[in-house]
Order: sequence, then structure tokens, then C-alpha cells
Amino acid sequence: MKSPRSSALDRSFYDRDPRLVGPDLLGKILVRRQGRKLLAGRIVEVEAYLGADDPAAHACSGKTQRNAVLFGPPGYAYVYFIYGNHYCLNVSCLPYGIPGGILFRAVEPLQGIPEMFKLRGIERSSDLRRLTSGPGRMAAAFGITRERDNGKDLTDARSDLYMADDGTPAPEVLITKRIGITKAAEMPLRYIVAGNRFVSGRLEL
DNA sequence: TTATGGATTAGCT
DNA sequence: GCTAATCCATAAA
Repeated sequence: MKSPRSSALDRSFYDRDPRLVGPDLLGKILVRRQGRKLLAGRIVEVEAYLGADDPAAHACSGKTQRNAVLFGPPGYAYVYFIYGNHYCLNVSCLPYGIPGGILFRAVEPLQGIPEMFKLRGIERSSDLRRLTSGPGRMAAAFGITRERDNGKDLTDARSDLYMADDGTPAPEVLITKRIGITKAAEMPLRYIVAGNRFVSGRLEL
């Protein structure tokens, strides 16, 4: 594995349609520096959210204080709080002024697993699949909050939160309908690594 | 100022 | 499978 500093995904990677960025993010690595610990997970499930054409997207009805990051330059973290309990992590796509983003739904834990269990507040003996499988769980396992991470540049390997490429070959990608939404639920904008057991949904215990 | 409902999860039936 | 928990951004007034 190359050094994390040299392997951060650059801004041009995100400066494209979310429908292209989404599948390309599968197999990449989410890196978090938590104190002296390093947390890392391989991305196995994401969803694309578009702009005005996508009724399910937060950016659908225009720019607001909350969703401003989605309208900003590509490669920045959009973190929102949902259902009174959970944070969700996205990355902005497309150039400044054009909204769009990718929601991170699940990763396969690679490094810092004991720390992740601690951040989740669950026993180390729990099913590993429940650790980072689902947007709320994943955000909690990586200690992600709106206060701490919203608006953060994910292309900066000196940051405590960024995306890395360790050179792993692109995995086989499956495309499905998005999960947990009521509007535009039929749009095929969910991308998962074929056969990976850390993908959220049906496969859980 | 108040009302509404959501890109979820855990826990129970 | 079903639902309560629980916050806050947004819209309506």
C-alpha cells in the first residue's frame, strides 16, 4: 500500500456526474485519524443524489444553509443529521454552483476495528457486519458528526478525514434502486460491490 | 412561532 | 415485519 499522503483522491475525481463518481468510489478507502489511531474502511456501498431532477435529493429544491456544501466545489464532506439519531456522510460532486453528491452507505472495516466498536458503543463480540453496514452505523463507527466534519475537504491527506486509493483493482459493481427514500425510489442510483457481505440491507442477520 | 416529516436504527412481536 | 425514538431544517403562518 502506497503512503496515504500520496494516494488521496484528487478534486478532479469528484468533478463529474455523481452517476460516474459513485461506481468509481467502490473499492476506495475512507480514512479517519482519530487521535493517534487510524481508522480505515473499504467502500462497498454508495448512492448518487442529483440536483433539481432528483426529488429525493436534499439539493432538489434549491440551495439552503443546510445543503450549501452540495452546491459548492467537488470533494467536500456534506454531513447531515437524520431521524433525530443519526449522521450521514456524503461527498460533493460537480463544479461550484451545480449540486450533486454521493451518500456513503457502507464500508468493509480494515483498520482500527476496536476503536470503531468503541465509537459505536457496542460490544466487540457483536457481528462485524453490523459495525459499518448502513449510513448511520458507518458514520458513528468513524466518529463523524456535522459539527466536526461538515464542509471538510476530503482530498487533503493531511486532514483527519479523506478518501484514499490503495491501488486495489476496481471491483465488480451492481446497480440497484436506492434505499430508504419515498420520492424517486425507482431510480437506479445505488452502487454496491457484488457479493460483498458488508453491504447493508437484506443480508443482515 | 409552530408544525411536519425524513437519504435510519434497534428492539420487539 | 413493525414501530418508537428523537432532532432539526424547512415551510407555513
